Amino acid sequence: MTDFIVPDLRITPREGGYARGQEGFEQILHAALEILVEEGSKALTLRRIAAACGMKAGNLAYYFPSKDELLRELLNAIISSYEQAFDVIVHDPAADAEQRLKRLVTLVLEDIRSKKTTRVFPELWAMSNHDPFVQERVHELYERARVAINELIAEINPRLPVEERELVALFISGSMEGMTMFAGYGKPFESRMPALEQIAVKSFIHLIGSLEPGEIELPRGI
Amino acid sequence: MTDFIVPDLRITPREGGYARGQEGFEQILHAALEILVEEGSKALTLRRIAAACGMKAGNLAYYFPSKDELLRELLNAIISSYEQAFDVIVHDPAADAEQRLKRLVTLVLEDIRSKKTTRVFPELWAMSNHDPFVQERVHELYERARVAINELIAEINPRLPVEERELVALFISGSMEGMTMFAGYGKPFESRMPALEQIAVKSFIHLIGSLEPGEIELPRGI
Amino acid sequence: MTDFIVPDLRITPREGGYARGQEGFEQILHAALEILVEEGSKALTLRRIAAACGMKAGNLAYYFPSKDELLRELLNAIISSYEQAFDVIVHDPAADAEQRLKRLVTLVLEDIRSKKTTRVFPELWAMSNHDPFVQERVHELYERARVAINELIAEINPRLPVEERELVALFISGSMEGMTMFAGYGKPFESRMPALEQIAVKSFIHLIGSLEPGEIELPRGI
Amino acid sequence: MTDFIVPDLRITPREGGYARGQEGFEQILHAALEILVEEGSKALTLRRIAAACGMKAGNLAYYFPSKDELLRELLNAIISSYEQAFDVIVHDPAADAEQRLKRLVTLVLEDIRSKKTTRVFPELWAMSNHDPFVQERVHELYERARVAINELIAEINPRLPVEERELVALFISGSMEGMTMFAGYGKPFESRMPALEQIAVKSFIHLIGSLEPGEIELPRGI
DNA sequence: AATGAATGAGCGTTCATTCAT
DNA sequence: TATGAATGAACGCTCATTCAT
Repeated sequence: MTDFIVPDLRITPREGGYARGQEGFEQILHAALEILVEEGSKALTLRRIAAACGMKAGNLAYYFPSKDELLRELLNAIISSYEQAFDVIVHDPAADAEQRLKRLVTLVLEDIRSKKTTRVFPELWAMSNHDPFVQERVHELYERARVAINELIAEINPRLPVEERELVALFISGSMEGMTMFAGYGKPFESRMPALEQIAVKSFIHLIGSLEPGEIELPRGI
Repeated sequence: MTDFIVPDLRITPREGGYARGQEGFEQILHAALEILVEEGSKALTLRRIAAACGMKAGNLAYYFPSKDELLRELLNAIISSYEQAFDVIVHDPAADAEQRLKRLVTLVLEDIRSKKTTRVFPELWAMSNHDPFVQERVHELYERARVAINELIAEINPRLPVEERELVALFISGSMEGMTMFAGYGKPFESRMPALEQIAVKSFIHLIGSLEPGEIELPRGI
Repeated sequence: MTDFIVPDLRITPREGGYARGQEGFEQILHAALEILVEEGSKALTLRRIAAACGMKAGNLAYYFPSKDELLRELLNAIISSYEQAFDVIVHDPAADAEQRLKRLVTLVLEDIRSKKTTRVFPELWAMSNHDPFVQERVHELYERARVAINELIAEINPRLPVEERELVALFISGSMEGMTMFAGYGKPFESRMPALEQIAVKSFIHLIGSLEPGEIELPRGI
Repeated sequence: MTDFIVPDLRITPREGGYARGQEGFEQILHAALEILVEEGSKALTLRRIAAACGMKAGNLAYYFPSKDELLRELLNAIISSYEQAFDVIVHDPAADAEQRLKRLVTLVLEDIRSKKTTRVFPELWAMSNHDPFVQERVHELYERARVAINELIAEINPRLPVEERELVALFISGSMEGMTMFAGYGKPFESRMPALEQIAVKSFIHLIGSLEPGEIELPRGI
């Protein structure tokens, strides 16, 4: 169960440069993540990041041409870390599809309890409302999550047409994300997450299994 | 169906409404909300708010002792507007409990499609991670929502113990909120919200009806 | 002779505001001019200007939306001051045209000896090479100067066609400006300016009087 | 006529040409000149110069101990290039003195139309107002020019005392320089330069020939 | 009620420079 | 020779805030 650990950041190594440079690069992104998690996006200033690295602000410009670029790299590294974790689950040669779904739900909800996830995702959601880059990148992440869920649904209830499967996957993914604000790290129902996991698993599995093809009225057009 | 309109803001008249004009007070909060919705929290500066009111920044000090206070009043008015709306639903003298639940789910999910809700709630969630005042106020809002759901669950499945009812209400509430990032205003699946509503209703109703008392393992402690 | 004084700056009063505001506005422009004259354009930073006014840099933003705007206002006020001075000369009801030309040359060359003119104009010329706004504004100033010279030429040698008059006016104006770097304030031949004035007057007057219509080959086209 | 080409830069080989490659040294100065000409002194930063050479800024320190030193070398090389060109003219074994003067005026004014001269000299004039080194070096350059003109004047009008000759040479040199801002590269009257050349030649030759010794009142003292 | 004018702190960024590699 | 990495200072600018008018 504890083998599902989303790494803090997944940083693509820079080409060239000394070892010290790669260190500094990663140090900056880790510091930025820490500040984002601990103090929120408003506190995410270059001076603060630099201070957290024991650097001067000017030196950040050496690693990142602009704050915007730093942020992009940070968000990318954050999101990549989740994508990487998802890939691990998907290729998990576990028992049957239902077991794998149970496992996926458990793992996602457990991850939501981590401080990083609880703190970072609401920031991403808020940013994505006004920043197309974030929107796009977040969208990609969830798309990958839905693909995984989708495959499990197809195994559990093969009669379900693809369109309905996708909707159910969307509903399941969203349902889980929605727990963040209530049972995430430091939230009032943090300790209730295990119970919520049981409810979620039971609910999702029944939903998948009970849906008849065509049962959901799909609005045509747009 | 369209009678469920969350008012933009619910502004409680200033206690001891002396001096400070109620009019300017409300104008400022509405301008602030609009900026928050349209441009995000980063753009929510006093200068911008003042400009949107046709005022100069200095004059805001007449109405609010500080930006922080203005923000508190704004968030409070936003959250109050939702609370007010919830009260309306709860006292809806509709048919049976299941019908009322269906209606509640529909109304909540429809509201999530509104630009205001899609834009404001992620901001609230992000802020609540670092601002105890926001956290507390958001918690209150959702508590009220869960109470309403809880009552409906009790009617539908009276055998369910209160603790399990509360968990289910929490799950349902969180599930719905989780749709915001996917099928909210301007989101990729905005147009799929009606289908999601069907899935949600079906899923929630089955969940409520099918749960056996004691089926959920409740961790003792905390 | 000393009645030809180019005012330091010609500042168009701002509309509205307190008296203190107009003061600050003018103070800033005067301080900026002084720095430009005494230390050159490289030293013309907002912090320095503010310091010279006893202000903090942030307050400059209250008067000018950007440094660029401040510079535009400064250059405009500088150039306007010369235009104003020129208008005075032109409408001078002095003796005959030749006398008026002598007087104009004397006055221009005397002005060139002033510290302000010696220091500011090379900056303007340099800036105008890369800043279209400065180029345009400087062009306007000299155009006005040439118009004045042109009128005098027309009186002295009425047979000269307009095109040739304009070229001679251009040559005379340029000749005078060219003294700046050699006999301007603090330059090696500053003390020789009176002698240069005599040479210039003699040379210009003969040139004007001796030119035959058509003597200058005018390249057709462009 | 076109044999009068001012070389871009005249770079004296490094004394004790050890170590520091002459090649990189020249490359840097050429890049700096290009930036000065194309973008102006404000854009003349070490980073930009280095980038134009395909180097990193740090490497410039290998060739020049400081930016100031680089600038000195640059300006020196620029000015030297003009001095070299002047020497060529002076030793031109052309016909009589008047012809040589005509040729000199033509060549100088043609050179003024070049982009390099039009762009660089106003920068030099502006810098010389605040930088004694530049002032001194520019002074030297023009002194050499005046010497050449002076010799021609002495040939054309041998009766003229040396002091008056020098003043006339100064006037002629300054007159020509003054065309830069009006008929230089990209200036409004660029295409009128040939006509200005005719005017200048006619005017200068008459001035030289017509002056009587003692006609100019020379102020005694400094 | 509201503006005008000012402040002090901080923002992201650029600069010349240094020095180990 | 040249880059990588870092610094310290300054840049133009924006911010919330204050207070006299």
